[in-house]
Amino acid sequence: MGAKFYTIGELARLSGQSVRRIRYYSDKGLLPSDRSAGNYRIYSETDAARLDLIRALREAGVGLAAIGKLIGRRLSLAEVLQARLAILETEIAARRRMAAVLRATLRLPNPADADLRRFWTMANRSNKDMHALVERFVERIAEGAAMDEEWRRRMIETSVPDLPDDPTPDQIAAWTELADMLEDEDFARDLKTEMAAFWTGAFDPAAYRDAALRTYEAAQAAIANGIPPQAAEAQAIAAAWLDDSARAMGREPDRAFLDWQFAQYEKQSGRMGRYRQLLAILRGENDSAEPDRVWAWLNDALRALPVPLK
DNA sequence: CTTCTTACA
DNA sequence: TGTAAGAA
Repeated sequence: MGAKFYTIGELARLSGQSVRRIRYYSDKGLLPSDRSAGNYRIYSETDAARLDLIRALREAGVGLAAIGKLIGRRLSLAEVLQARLAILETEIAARRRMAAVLRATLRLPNPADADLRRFWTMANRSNKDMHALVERFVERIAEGAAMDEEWRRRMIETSVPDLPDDPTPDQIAAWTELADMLEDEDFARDLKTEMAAFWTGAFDPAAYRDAALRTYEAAQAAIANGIPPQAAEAQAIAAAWLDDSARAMGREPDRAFLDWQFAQYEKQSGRMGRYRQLLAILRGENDSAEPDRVWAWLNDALRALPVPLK
């Protein structure tokens, strides 16, 4: 009794879709098409509901083929939606990246086509490519040095940047600058000399890492407590670092070693410091200057050590 | 007046 | 997908 039936025109009016389209769906088997005596297609209320479902799926971007499979129960709704969602999210990420590229370009004082090209190229360089870039870089600077595998692996791990799916313009710029640094011959050469100085036969990586970690934490705590680098407590931390690092490198904690430390610090706070900063930007760390502050404090404490040393 | 099919843009 | 044309 309550069963209501519609001609194609009626269904078109109440669904707000064209007669043509409904006919097309019927012919494709997406909608049942019972015929009346006069060969008119007739539709039920459940057919109207199905038509609404099809519209919703279509507007979600699901293709007619997938809808067909869903209706033929060869796919579940969850499967269809999951597949569509995966594609959608990929597209969204791609668009976000592109928007970030445009913003990064527009952020420049006077953007040129070369800038856009450059940002675009870099943003499209996959994380895998970047990983390869870092590996080649580490290979190059480790060449000749007796660096152990564990250390090398860790070095690569901590040096590989990761471009987020939804990067800010700053992150695009950081990503681009990092790639440049990795391809910079001078930078590589400097680091290589530095590595060679470290990796002598006497170097004990585990002890060095240990000392560095301990010192970093001690310095960080001291800074938090407002202790100045000249204070006795700071001097103790600095002296301990000098002893421990010298021992880990098979050297004496003398004046020469101290000077070498200063030189090391100058280099570290240069391009290496910039590298760390860029990595921090990519990780979205707001406090990217923290490590720099800690090492600067330690360097000041070292400078305040009584001269001459023993 | 409506729908059907087929063909075309 | 829209539109046209001739038939039912």
